[in-house]
Amino acid sequence: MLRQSDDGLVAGRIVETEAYGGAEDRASHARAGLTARTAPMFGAPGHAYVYLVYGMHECLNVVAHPPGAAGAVLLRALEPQTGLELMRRRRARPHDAAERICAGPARLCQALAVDRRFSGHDLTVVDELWLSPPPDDRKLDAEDVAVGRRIGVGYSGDEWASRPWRFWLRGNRSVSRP
DNA sequence: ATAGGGATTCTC
DNA sequence: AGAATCCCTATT
Repeated sequence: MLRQSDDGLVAGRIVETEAYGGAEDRASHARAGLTARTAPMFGAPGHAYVYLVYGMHECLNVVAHPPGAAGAVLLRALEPQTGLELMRRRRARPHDAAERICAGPARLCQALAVDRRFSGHDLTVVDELWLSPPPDDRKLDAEDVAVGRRIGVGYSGDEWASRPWRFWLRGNRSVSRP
């Protein structure tokens, strides 16, 4: 994930994600159907869906779903790679260890200066915010990826809250909750 | 028009 | 453990 702004370039490797589905997924913002806020979740894959949560934190998703469906992948953590100083300056807690700067969906958005203006943004185009394989990209084995229940979605009931739709790199220090 | 509540983070 | 804090969504 890369972010270019007037202040400079920052980038990090995605190390933790969560999947959110369409109308059937009681934990997903798409459960209410297409609304102004969630419209990107029903749109073209590869675009961003950014929302405000708890009245103060932004979270970034990559829209991803089969044809005719809705859904997105929440980016929960990055391992910082480029622009550490700039990331730190943007964070509420500049004191954090480097590997913790983007350890959480809202922290990540702070460090990358991503807000709702990016909702609907095409992440496949190299401009202000885009996706690209990291320089040191290597194939992952299944055993490198840990799987578990999604975080913070207890309101959706056991069936949906317990779906194993959270994925993270096993042992990675930048994961929000290892 | 209004009320309930949240895909979190930070501090105590 | 508790607060911060705004806007979305559903209901009246």
